Amino acid sequence: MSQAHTKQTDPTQERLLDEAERLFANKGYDAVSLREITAAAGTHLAAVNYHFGSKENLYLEVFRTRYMERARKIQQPLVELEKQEHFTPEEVVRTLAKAFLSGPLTDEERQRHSQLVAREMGQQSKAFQVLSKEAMVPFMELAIRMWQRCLPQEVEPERLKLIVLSIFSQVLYFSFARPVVSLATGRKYDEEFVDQIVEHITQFTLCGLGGGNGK
Amino acid sequence: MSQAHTKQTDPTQERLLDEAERLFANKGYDAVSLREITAAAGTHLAAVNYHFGSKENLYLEVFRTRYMERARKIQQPLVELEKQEHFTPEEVVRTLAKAFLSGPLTDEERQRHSQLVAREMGQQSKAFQVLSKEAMVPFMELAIRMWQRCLPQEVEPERLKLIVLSIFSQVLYFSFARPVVSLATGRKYDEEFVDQIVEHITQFTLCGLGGGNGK
DNA sequence: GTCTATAGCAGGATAGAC
DNA sequence: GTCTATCCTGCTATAGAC
Repeated sequence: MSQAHTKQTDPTQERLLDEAERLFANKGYDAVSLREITAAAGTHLAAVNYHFGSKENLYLEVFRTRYMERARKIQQPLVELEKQEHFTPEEVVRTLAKAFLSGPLTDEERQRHSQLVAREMGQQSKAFQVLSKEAMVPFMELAIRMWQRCLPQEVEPERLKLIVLSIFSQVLYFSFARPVVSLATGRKYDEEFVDQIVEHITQFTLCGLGGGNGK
Repeated sequence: MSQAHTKQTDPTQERLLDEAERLFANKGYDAVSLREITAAAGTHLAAVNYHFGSKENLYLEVFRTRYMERARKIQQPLVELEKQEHFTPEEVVRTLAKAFLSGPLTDEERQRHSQLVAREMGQQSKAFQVLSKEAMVPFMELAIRMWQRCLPQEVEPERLKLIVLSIFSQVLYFSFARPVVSLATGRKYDEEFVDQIVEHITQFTLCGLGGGNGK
């Protein structure tokens, strides 16, 4: 209206980011047109270039704001756990798996998140720089730090890194490749199944952690 | 429609499939233009529509021929192992991991393969139908069959399916997300590192198989 | 400041020359 | 049968009306 110049909270900008993220996640960058995004956001084509400068910049802004915001939410349960004086390896794994698969996000948010990351994971794009350096690597370091604190015996960092990557691969896969998982198991992604998956990943990983001993 | 499913021996058709696969794998379907493909294949724009009818059909043909051919090569070591009278769970896992990560394919073929599958994994496209029904599901069933034959105690199929999916998630991730893995570990994908990854996945999985017993 | 209108170009597909 | 030239649609980005 007359006066609402709160710097980062322009409602058009917000709607654009929301719809852009939804469409980019569902279809991929190249398959989505600015016309589609602006129509969904109830605004006009020029608004994108006015607010973000270009399509590519809008895409990056999705990662810098929406994506990172959710990444922080996902990390939160683990950050909280780290503040405790004592915790077990099992708690670390389950908290991590749960945070990704049934955690603080809504189901739709989780799907968007995994679709976006899966799309960028294979290439060395600018968006990849953002998500890997700002989200994945710090999260990995957090998990490794926590295990080093609570594991009974010393485990070399090399091996811990591979273990964390194996966990990431699983949570990502079970989030992202739902069609394959459903086809293979005949299960829908209801609450019960997701809980089973979290439990599966937890057990699977714990054995991997405790087992393969002196190399 | 003149030479639909007769013979694949036309050299232009072959070059088109090769270049199409390479570019689709590297950039994704929407980011690649027919002009780019035909230029790389040393032919003209109309050749695609002449030989394959449309861009989408060319893409599907990449999966039906090139992709499936490699999928069979990957399965081969496991098929061979199944013919043996005796084999251990460890052999099954290592053979499977090795087939994907250091197996019969060249390094470039492996990258193409994982990029193509990773791109289709999240959506319910026609290409997904091909790769899941013709490649992934039979491969999963093979692995499960083999474990049921060689595991010391009975394991319910439900759990075996989740375990196979966990293995798939890892081999796919370590193939596809090389940038992340390299960034996280500081390692290049040389032969030594790939062998370590295969060993890691093998040990990780074996413990998961033997461990989390009576739920 | 907002949005319409359009520039300028690249895309897939095709008609028709050879 | 092969390939050139062209069609038409849809894209991003922008200029300029209000």
